[in-house]
Amino acid sequence: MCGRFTRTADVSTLAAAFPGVEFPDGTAPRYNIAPTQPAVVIVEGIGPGAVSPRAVSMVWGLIPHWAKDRKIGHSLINARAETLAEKPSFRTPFRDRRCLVVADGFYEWRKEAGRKVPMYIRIAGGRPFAFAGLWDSWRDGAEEVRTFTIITTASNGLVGAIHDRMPAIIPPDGYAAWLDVSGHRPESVFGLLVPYPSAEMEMFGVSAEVNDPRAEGPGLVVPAGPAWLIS
DNA sequence: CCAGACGTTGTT
DNA sequence: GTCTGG
DNA sequence: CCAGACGTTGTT
DNA sequence: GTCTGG
Repeated sequence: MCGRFTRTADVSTLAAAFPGVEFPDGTAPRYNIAPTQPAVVIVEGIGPGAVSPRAVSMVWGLIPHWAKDRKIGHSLINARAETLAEKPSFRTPFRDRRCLVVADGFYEWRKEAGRKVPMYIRIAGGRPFAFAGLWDSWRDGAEEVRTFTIITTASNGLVGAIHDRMPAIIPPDGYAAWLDVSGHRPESVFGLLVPYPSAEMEMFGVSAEVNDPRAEGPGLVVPAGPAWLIS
């Protein structure tokens, strides 16, 4: 699955990785994005006078627009690709509210003799990439809360060494199709929700500091354990 | 018709 | 054990 | 995902 | 909002 990730690239690096997308200035690097926290996502056509596509901030943990309270968001940090089309919480977002979640790595915890060791997984070289995401808007009185979830799929060979699920990563040539919801035909993008190739990724152990959701900073992604090279 | 649920992961 | 907060 | 809390009454 | 269960 995916319960913690990073987005460390600065605005100019992001602009190069996502041509045509404008990123707000002062987007500080994040080394430990946890559920309930805001993150940068790319959507098309939100808000008055929207230039599409655009980067906006949303809170991780999808709260469906019909939810009575925000608690459900805690459970909806991930959505299984296999069942998206049927689940009431995800069906409509999959059709009408898809997004790209901007990231450059994610953490998975490897179980080792009762212990949990955090591993950091990224695209080799560290370029920014995008998780497949869904979003919704929830109203808390006068306040509009935009939230998102990260879609998961089967693991590839690399991540599969520690866990059977991984976030779905959309390759750059799929960005436009994923964001284009104008056809309201999600079947046409379902094929993008496949395991990203192991050969293009790398994974290594990091400090257990990252266990604490309050931890932050570049030290979190320094290799501190075995590099895993499995494909 | 109304009431109530609506989700994922991991572990046992 | 289970829920909330980050 | 992990960390941390998990409760009531009354008084200041 | 939309679906399932009663």
